[in-house]
Amino acid sequence: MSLRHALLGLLDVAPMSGYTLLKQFDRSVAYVWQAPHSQIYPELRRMEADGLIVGHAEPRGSHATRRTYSITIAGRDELRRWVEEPTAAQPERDIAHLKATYFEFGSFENARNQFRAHMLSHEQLQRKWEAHVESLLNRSTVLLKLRLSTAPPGMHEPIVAYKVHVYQGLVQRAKDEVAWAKAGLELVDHLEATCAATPFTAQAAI
Amino acid sequence: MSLRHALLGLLDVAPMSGYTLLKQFDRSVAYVWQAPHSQIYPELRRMEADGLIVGHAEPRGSHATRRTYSITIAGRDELRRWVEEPTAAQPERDIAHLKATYFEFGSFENARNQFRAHMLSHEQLQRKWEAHVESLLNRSTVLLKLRLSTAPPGMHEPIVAYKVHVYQGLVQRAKDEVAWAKAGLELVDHLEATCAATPFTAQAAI
DNA sequence: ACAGCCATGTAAGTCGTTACATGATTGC
DNA sequence: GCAATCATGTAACGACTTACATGGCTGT
Repeated sequence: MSLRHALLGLLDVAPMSGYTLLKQFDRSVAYVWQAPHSQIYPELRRMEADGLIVGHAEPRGSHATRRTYSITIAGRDELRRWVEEPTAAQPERDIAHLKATYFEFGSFENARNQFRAHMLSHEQLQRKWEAHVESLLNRSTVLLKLRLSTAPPGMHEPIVAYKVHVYQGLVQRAKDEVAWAKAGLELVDHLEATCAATPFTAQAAI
Repeated sequence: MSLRHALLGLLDVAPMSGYTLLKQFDRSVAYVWQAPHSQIYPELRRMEADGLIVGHAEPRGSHATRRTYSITIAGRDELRRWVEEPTAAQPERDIAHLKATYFEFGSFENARNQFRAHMLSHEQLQRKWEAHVESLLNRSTVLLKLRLSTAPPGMHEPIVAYKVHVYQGLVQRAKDEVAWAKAGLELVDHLEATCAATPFTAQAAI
């Protein structure tokens, strides 16, 4: 249940409405844990039911309401408990690598397209994460400013440093993926040059 | 629906019973796409219903049966279609990095433990993947031998090379994770040395 | 008036996890 | 006889995706 803790982390910075939370989420934690609004709104309701947050509704227009949530003591305890809990290893589940395992079923051109797309999307991720590292180092994001404004000065360095470390790690990871895809492109060139270019069509099937 | 295609890839090598499939799965594709038997058995039934594989039941003992599945032409077509289909980017969802983002909520000792555990588990993954690269290069796995024995010789190099490339990529990734965790440990040492060691306890909560 | 963003939800369906359940065969 | 491994499932629940649905506010 990581979405819950991602949200608790945000609400620990400041009380927020669902929508504001959503927007802040998209420009921070979503970089490591994505979730659509259709998952977030119901989760907030469940968290309120579990006493981790409290929401109070203000009228918005004639029919609609806006709910603003604040974290509770129980919520802070839960966040802390989760941070201190041992983290289970994530099950490996990687479509790009799975598919690459089976590239012999497609053409060389397909393998090239797949590697190229992989390269492009990870170059984009790299840029996004690099920009985030920058804004963390500048302490220029809304959320970080708010967080630092209420945290004891002695905690400022850790608060920033852990996040920077995370996003630098992701930048490195993206670079690797780009390098992997590039090496893949070279591999395809090599294979195409050395192999009889007959596409793989298999034997007897029912 | 990647599980389906992972299974099709195995059944393309040779017809197999559910259990054999399970075992071969665990020592090959599961390295990039994990799934428990409780997911695999029903999926095989669905694939049969969709005409991608055919199963025939043989009696086993007095009550039980063993079902052996073979891939169909439609199954091969579907596998090929999937390989040639553009691959959507995976949503980012990484508990270890999410949690590290919030390490300021725990103690320095906790951060150290988390980084250490991360390091150990990725060192293990690295060794597992390195061993797999070795056995692919030696062409010594059961599945690969079978595959090569029925594939045209001109395809042998691509079949092996794509898989080797995938697992080498994963080895590199694991090395990065280890390096990230090590840098994390150094960061914690640095933070502990430079910061007043007051654990972060936050302000007003309801 | 219309576009664009603010704002909050529901519903159906798929995918994945964890636990439960059962029986067969092989070798010691 | 017992343990290990072979072998195949079901059930309940939780997480996630995709699509549908509705209405408010602000500026042009």
